[in-house]
Amino acid sequence: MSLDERKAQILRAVVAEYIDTAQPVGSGRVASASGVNVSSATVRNDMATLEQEGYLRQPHTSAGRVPTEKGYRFFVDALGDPSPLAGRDAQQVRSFFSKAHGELEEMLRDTSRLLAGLTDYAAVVIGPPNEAATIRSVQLVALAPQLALLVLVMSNGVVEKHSIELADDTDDLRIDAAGAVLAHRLIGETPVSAAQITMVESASDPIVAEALAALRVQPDDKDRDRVFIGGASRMASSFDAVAQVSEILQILEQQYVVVSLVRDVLDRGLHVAIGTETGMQPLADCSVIVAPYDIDGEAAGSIGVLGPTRMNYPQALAAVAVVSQRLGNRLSEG
Amino acid sequence: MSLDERKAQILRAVVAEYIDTAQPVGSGRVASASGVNVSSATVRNDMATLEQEGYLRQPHTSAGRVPTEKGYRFFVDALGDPSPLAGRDAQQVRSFFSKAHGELEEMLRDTSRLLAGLTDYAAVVIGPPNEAATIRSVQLVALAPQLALLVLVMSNGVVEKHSIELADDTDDLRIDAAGAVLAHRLIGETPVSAAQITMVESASDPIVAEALAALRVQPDDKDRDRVFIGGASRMASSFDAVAQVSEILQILEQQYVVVSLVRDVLDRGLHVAIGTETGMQPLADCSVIVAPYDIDGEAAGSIGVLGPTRMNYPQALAAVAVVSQRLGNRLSEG
DNA sequence: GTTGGCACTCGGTATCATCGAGTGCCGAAC
DNA sequence: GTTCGGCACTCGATGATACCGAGTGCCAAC
Repeated sequence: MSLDERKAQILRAVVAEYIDTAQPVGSGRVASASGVNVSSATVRNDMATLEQEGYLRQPHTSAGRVPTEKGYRFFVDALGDPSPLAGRDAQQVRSFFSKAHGELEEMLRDTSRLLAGLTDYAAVVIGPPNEAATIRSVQLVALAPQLALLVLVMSNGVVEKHSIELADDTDDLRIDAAGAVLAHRLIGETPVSAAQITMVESASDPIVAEALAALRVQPDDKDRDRVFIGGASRMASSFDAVAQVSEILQILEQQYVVVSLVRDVLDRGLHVAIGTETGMQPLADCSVIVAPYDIDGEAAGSIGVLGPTRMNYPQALAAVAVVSQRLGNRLSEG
Repeated sequence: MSLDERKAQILRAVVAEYIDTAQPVGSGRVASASGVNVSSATVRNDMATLEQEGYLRQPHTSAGRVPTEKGYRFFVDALGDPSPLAGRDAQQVRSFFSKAHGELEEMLRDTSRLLAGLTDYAAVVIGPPNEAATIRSVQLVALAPQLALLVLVMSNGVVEKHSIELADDTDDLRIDAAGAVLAHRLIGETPVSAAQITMVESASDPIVAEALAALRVQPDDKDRDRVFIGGASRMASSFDAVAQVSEILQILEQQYVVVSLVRDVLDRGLHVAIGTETGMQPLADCSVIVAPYDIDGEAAGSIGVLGPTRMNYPQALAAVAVVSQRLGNRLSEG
């Protein structure tokens, strides 16, 4: 059952007010808010209905109302297209992307800071997966008598490193030879196909064998390197229980949790996950806004923010939208 | 003026008790604590003296005493050599370093997690500086029509990346040629000396020129890549004001602050900085324990923990000591 | 359907008394 | 002169009580 227009308006007003003040909002406030031109008694009646239908909740009798998840959901769904960012913020985004330069990782890290600064919530930026990229360069570098480093440069600019342990008596020539073999066979492959390659040389050359083994590490471990979290401190101020802050920080620290969270949210076609919609108990009072970004027309990675359920959705949605779009553009240029 | 033995014992007891309970400790508690065999009245007299001399403080009349910074300082100085870790923790460290493998960055990151897990405070691990290392490998990889990546592998295992923008019409041969020139001139240099190199080729080859320019970025920026912070969430639970937690997190996020903090502390020959000794106002209620670690006998980097002033110093000191030593060993092996 | 009016609820705040851990100090004992 | 028991005192914490007021639900009137 959908809400009649006035009820919808009242609901929106309650959510907006609560987001602003973090205080339960009563019928009086709503009545005096612009847009609703009915008496507080009427508002009360409608609010009672809205509560029965699960959009609002009373912390206790004779207090104002607070939105439920369903209430936030309605509010968010009714927002429509994100409005443009405030002038100052838009300016900040522009100047960031015009100045942005340098290397991929650095850029993603800075982007997470930008987004955190714009929204005042924690921001997550997930880099492009390596799966689609191809290997552009393979280098085997001797570091110490028993240690070499396998350095792969991917076409998307990601550099992958793997330590290779050597037998005691390995000389540089053998290392160079192994490097050449690896380069010859790996360049142009994707990480996935590379992981499946077997080489006849493996049997005779332990260096090659170990290098190939290193390429078969679980992709989970790789995900960690692609996650950049910024502004975790900012969302601390949105909560009042230290224990809760600690729990949320823990989730952010376990980056793979964040990665799977973001993936889940996108899989379900969601851009906003509210409270328990995130699927994580400690995030019951949090919301997540996610957007993918495209590089050269292909979905590449995603960015998102994590804030309290009573986050400023319009502003945060706008910020995520514009940053994801700009980031994609910036990375597409080449 | 130094303290007579009994006063010292009482002071130690107060600090230990306060660290344990986070509650002001009264004369009764101290008197009944093992080690001090005098009545509470005597303890009271001594505590009054200790307060006059600045080791203790009363939150308010008729409450127990709380250590001042000077009190903590005495406690820490009196600790002497760190006692060995508890069995379980020692076991954890051993198994970590026996399993530890893989690539430098990953290892440092994991070490910061280990240390955070051992102490339940935030842990910082700072990687070896590049200054001392020499360049082992130079690779220029074309990524896109107008973009190449300069990849340097340092002798300490660090991989440095710099984006290089290319003119529109650059073909692969010219990139390879520039790469060869760079490799020839840079391999064996330190980053410092490399930054000073000028080449005659720069005039004729814009690629070489830009690559050299990229090597001259401020070292501050490089520091960021070498800092690994683990367990920031853990120290949240040591405080009760969300605002304070937020401030401390902010400091941790600004990694360069942490780097300079650690450097300062080490410069002053300190291993423990208590409260305002850290030199940072928001850390007035925090203490920092730092230790350097050596690779092949040379001071390489440092590790540390950041916790509340009433942190468990004996345990944290022990953890920092053993981890720094083990980490150095592990990285020395080659 | 909307509105003003009204009795009611109940969390928040202030006031006040009580409690008790802890103090400082004094005078006696060793 | 150092230690210790005793004692009056302080003051935060705790709990009871009252009060206020924002907010509610309901009803009768428009």
